[in-house]
Amino acid sequence: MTVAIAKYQDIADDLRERLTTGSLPLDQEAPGGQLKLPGEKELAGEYSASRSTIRLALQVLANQGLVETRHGLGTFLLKRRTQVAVAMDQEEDWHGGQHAETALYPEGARERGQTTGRFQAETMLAPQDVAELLGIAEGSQVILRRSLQYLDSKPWCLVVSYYPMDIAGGTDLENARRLDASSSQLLASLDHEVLEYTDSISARMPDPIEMRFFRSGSNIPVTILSRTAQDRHRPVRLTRYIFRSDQVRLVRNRPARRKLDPGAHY
Amino acid sequence: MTVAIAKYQDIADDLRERLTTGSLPLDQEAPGGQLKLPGEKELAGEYSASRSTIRLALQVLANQGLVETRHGLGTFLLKRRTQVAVAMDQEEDWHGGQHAETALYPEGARERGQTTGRFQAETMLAPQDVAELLGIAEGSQVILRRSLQYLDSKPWCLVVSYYPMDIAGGTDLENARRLDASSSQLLASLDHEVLEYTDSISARMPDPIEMRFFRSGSNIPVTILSRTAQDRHRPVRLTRYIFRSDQVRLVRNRPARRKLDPGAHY
DNA sequence: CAGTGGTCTAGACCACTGC
DNA sequence: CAGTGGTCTAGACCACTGA
Repeated sequence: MTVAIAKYQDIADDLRERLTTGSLPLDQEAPGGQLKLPGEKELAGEYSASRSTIRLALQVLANQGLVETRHGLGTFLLKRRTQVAVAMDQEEDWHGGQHAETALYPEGARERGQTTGRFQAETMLAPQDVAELLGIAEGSQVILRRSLQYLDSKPWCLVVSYYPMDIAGGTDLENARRLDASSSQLLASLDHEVLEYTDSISARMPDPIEMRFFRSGSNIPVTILSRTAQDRHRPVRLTRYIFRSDQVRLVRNRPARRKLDPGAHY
Repeated sequence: MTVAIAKYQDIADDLRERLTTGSLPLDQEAPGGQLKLPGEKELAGEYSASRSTIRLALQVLANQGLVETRHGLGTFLLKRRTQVAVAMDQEEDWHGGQHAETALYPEGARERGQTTGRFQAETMLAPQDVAELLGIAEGSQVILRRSLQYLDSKPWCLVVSYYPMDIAGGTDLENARRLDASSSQLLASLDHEVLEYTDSISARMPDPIEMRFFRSGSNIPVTILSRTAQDRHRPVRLTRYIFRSDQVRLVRNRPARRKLDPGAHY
């Protein structure tokens, strides 16, 4: 073992080494032939440590996304996931009328996209961040529409849209079912044609709802694309696309601004 | 206490409640008047639990970014940080010649930006993701330049640039010091004028180096903007901007693509 | 059912911090 | 130095899983 400070750290380092070099006896269990580590009791014996210490070591590896423990089954080596590229510049509504909720899918996957029937629509008071992006007062009423989107029957994206009440109140946007037209078409018919978008990208740890939807551990962040749509006067819609950070990267092209002038100051 | 399953969860819920409503006796200690929770021993008595159980509860709150424990001092309530907007569309080089490393700063803060003297330049073999974005073979030699950027003397951004060896080998890019000109100017002088960028945004948990630089806990992700610069033929540079996700959000504007045609299929 | 991880305890000692 | 959190132990019992 190495020169770290705490015993559980030493054990974690040793296990990581043995896992990545493959020199740890791993059982093949479970479907998908996932690799199972020795039990905690067994490791405790092997390292002359208490089970608590072993658990601390395994917790370190789990926080690094290297292993995963499942109650009643054991601890399993995780395989690296590869991220999928999602273009930020695709039109937010597509298949106008057929698929009417905003969506972002990886290239070539649009046709496989399956939005479940679970739509929600409710009225709420705008929290601080939503109010700021919509340019309204904190605590104003907004209509919230939520949809859970799956791709190949696996959780893909959580979409949450906010509309100022004075724009969306009394319209189809208040109903918890699919829209007949795209939301941008609907806004246009309300004399709020969308002319410009502002995108804001951030990331954070998932909340319990997101963890349940994505079936992800607490060690995987979510990436959030917040898209504010504006008509000629003001923001009319805020849509948040929430992805698993280990599954998605957001991509976009653009030309370089201009020929570089060696002496220029910007 | 509530209806959760585990005692430590109940305690965590209760503490969260009391912390957010302010009904927990908090000491004001430390500079900055940070609020200190009762000690673990004290909480153990109060909840009739062992200290281990209290520690589990506090771990839950720490993972949620609500509190922070400091060895030898105590557990402290964290105040919410607000994110700063960083425009994605600013030119990557600025103050041509004066500040020659690529940088992204929040609006109005460019002049406060202070890149420390710590530059690194080294040669390495391209890992899989870098090779892919640069369009070269995995394991090819690349030159890596790294800089640590501070804003108001606080850690702001880690910048890592990769150059294919056949382009940058033997040039100033190989030296671990500031460039005389901007890297894009230098590339242009090598007949690799940058004509287009591709941005790719992702997030993940920080590695130990990043945690140390940002002085962040293991519960705060990093947001990574990977920018590939291309000349007329091929990628010539990959720059990664690494930020604390709780400090930064990446922002950009764009016009809506076109007037919406109600019957259109895209 | 047997085997696994999840929770919990009581107590010990170490390492860090500020005075 | 006293007080705090950090590590570690030995053992107990619970809860989940698959056969």
